[in-house]
Amino acid sequence: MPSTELSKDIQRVETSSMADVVETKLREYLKKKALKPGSPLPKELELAEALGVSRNVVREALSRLRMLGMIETRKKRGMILAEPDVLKAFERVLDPLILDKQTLQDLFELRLVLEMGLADILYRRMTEEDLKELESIVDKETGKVRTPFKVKNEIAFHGKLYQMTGNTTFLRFQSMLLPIFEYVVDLRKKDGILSGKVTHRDLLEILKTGTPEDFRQGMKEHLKPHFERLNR
Amino acid sequence: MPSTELSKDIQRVETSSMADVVETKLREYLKKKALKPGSPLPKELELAEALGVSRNVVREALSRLRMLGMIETRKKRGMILAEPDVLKAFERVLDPLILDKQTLQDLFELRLVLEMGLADILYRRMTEEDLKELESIVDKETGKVRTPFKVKNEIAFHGKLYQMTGNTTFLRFQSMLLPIFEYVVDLRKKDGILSGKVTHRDLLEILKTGTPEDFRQGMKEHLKPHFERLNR
DNA sequence: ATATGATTTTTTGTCCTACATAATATGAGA
DNA sequence: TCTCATATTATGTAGGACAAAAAATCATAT
Repeated sequence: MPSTELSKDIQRVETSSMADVVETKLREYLKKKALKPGSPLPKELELAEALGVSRNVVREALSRLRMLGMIETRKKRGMILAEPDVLKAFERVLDPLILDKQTLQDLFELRLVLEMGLADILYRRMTEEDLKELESIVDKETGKVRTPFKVKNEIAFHGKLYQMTGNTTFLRFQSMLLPIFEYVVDLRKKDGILSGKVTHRDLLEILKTGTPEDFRQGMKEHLKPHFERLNR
Repeated sequence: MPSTELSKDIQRVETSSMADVVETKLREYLKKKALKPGSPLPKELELAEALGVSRNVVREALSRLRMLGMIETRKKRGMILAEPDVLKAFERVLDPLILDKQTLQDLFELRLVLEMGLADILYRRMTEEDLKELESIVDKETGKVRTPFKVKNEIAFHGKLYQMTGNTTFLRFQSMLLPIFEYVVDLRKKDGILSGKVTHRDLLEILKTGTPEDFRQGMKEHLKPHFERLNR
């Protein structure tokens, strides 16, 4: 049996480092203690002593948690539990240049799915002001030549939709996906595949007078070129 | 003005540590070099020297990237660029006990939106086998008493739907959201708010003979109790 | 000569010590 | 009691040391 096959059959011995172990232990500790944001944490030396490892290892683990926004440190005051932030970690990895093609495609599809699913929450939460703002966005883009396609308009319009859901996690998530959106759309620009027959203005009209059902249909038509590009 | 208000108005001076700086520099380095997964990275000492910091700092930064799955290290062979993984970082933060209520609610809504948006991709990609499997899942749950509500069935059914999209990022993302789903659903169990008039079997029937539009309607009805609980 | 085993080299993992720095606590003086 | 100076304390950074593991090299035996 060639070694390449062997390496698939036999799992590599998982030798997690002390930092890995300490990281999970710290996470468990935070969970178990059920500390509130702002609560002080034991100092590095105490942790190191309690865990039986060097301060170095503790610091590596803490550094990770700090990156995830789980803890904050102030000199002297020691560390405190921070307001958790789900998306902070996401930010660091979401880079079109780093991700492989398949993942990019997956995320693009994720976005399509989100747009298709927005309708109900949108109708439930949108306000008059929202519609006015959306109108001004649409106004800005009309009159302009359709080619070259203005990515900015797309971002403004669709971004506003997310904002109208009143779901901030949502909005941030979407804005983080933007580079990917731009990336994929940019690739398709050459093919002239951009936007379906239903325009932003049409969608706005639907929001004003139509139903969630209408909106979904409209959005599907709007995104049609993208859907048609999906494989299988 | 009380100090609590002041601290909101005046931004804290951002004093990023060396580890922070090195982390971003390393990330930039990886991007600029456009290395392929498996490519070897410079050794720690070289990096430290090149960056003009101690090996300690470099290690803290590397530890972060390792946690995100961006790099792997083998003893002696040095470090190599790993296959990127968008969701690895997410896993670490997604814990109902750590997240605040609003974020939990936001994520729950995210899931509702996803389910509503699944239809088109689902119809495009589902196979005969998928439907059979879905059928067996539905078979298992019928005949059982509806209360106590079986969360397992929910997970099996909806999880299968995600899997049927053929989008692995999707599937993983959903399975990571599960604890949150369970958490929120568990909270609602007491109120008897669980599932609408459209059952899993109904949804399966729609998948077999209906249109994406039908499926969306059905799913909306199925999720109706949850939608009704949304505020505003 | 090839295969096996021993030795060396190299790089990461871990520990330790030391000191700078900043924020707080303490104390002195008016 | 208030203000200023000083001491204390915890984190941030540096640098040295060594263990361990993996690879490379060399030595030996059949």
